[in-house]
Amino acid sequence: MRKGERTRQHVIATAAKVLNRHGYAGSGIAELMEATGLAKGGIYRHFESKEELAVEAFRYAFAEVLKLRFGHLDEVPNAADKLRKYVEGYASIESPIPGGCPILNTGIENDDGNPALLKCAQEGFDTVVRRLTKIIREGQERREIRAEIVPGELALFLYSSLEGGIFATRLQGTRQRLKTVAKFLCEYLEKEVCTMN
Amino acid sequence: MRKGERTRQHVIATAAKVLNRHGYAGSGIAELMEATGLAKGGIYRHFESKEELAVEAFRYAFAEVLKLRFGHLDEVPNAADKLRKYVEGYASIESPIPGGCPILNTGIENDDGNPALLKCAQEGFDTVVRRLTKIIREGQERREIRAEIVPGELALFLYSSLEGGIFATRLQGTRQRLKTVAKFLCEYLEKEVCTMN
DNA sequence: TGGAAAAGAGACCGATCAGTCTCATTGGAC
DNA sequence: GTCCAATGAGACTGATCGGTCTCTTTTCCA
Repeated sequence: MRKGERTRQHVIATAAKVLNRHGYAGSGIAELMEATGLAKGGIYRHFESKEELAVEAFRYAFAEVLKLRFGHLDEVPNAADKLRKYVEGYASIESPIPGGCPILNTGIENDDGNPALLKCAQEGFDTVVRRLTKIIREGQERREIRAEIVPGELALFLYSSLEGGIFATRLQGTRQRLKTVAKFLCEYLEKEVCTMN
Repeated sequence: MRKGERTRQHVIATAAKVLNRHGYAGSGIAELMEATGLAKGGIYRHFESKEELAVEAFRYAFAEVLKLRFGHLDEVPNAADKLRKYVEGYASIESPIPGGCPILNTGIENDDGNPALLKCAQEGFDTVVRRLTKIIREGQERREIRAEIVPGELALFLYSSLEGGIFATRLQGTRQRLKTVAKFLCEYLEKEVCTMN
């Protein structure tokens, strides 16, 4: 790999952390320079603009989070267990990108602002919901999840609630609130979703 | 009321709308000048800094939201109905402050930034949870809500999920997602929370 | 190892940032 | 209506913003 490409990846990974904590408007190029150890020219050689860098950084952060939250689910055979494990993952496994969920952060900051970043957040949200929807639908086909449930709706409910829990827990500073939300969701899944009772 | 005080209130109310849509870092003094129709000197006569104005604007927005979300619940006698009505309010009644929930917006933007605004968001969140907790506890005392429920936990779950729903619906641009989340929460309340079945 | 291409440093740019200060206008009690 | 305090307009400040450009240093293939 060329040196330039290595640098580019380094900048993206570093910027992802900075931007996820301080936001797009809240992070200046100066801060990115210090975090990456590069001078201005070193950064702008690889990116046309701050916006382009932010988009790349979001994509990186999103891919990391997706890997973390869905990567370990393939080995779980039962769909209801998959959902439970997914939910519990939020309560027990910390994200490698500090500062809360990149989708939430980017979406909130840009829902009336930068269209490119808003689109990133929208697509990220939809991707997560779509993945969960697929798990639920497949679970219904295998009779592991109740037939009367609308997959897309349950997926939306679970993910929205988790995002809210992430926010609540970030405001508090401990992970307790997210654990509580996850507990409620897991109980809900057991009682109302899976067919095992 | 003195003219100055009238102007001050006008600036606060206007800034609340601007700041809730574009954020603290994203809103410049110039934008606040245009929105209020005042020049720089006219604004800074009434506020020491942008931060002080932002704090006042948040307090105003928070009070408005609190009035909207809790104001109509006093007349509802049953606690479970109160909760249901509270949840349904999010799905059906639009906030007078556009741009999503001020607590969510302010909390997300400042959870690694401005401490004064972070504190505002934290206190706002806690206030809402406390109000819901009180409703639930009183409901338990009147045997309207199941005894095994921990009031503070259910309150946190409901409010977190609604915040997540607000976010989801803002990303989409329609209110559909928030309605779906509210539907799930109402069904949950009926099946698992109230004692009427 | 020579040399061209790639990479990066940092001075520099105009625009915009939050905030200050002076001075003209307005409000409102008498 | 007078007069002074309250109010607000807007020029001005230094700092910082995102972004450009030039020139030096480094990389890496032949």
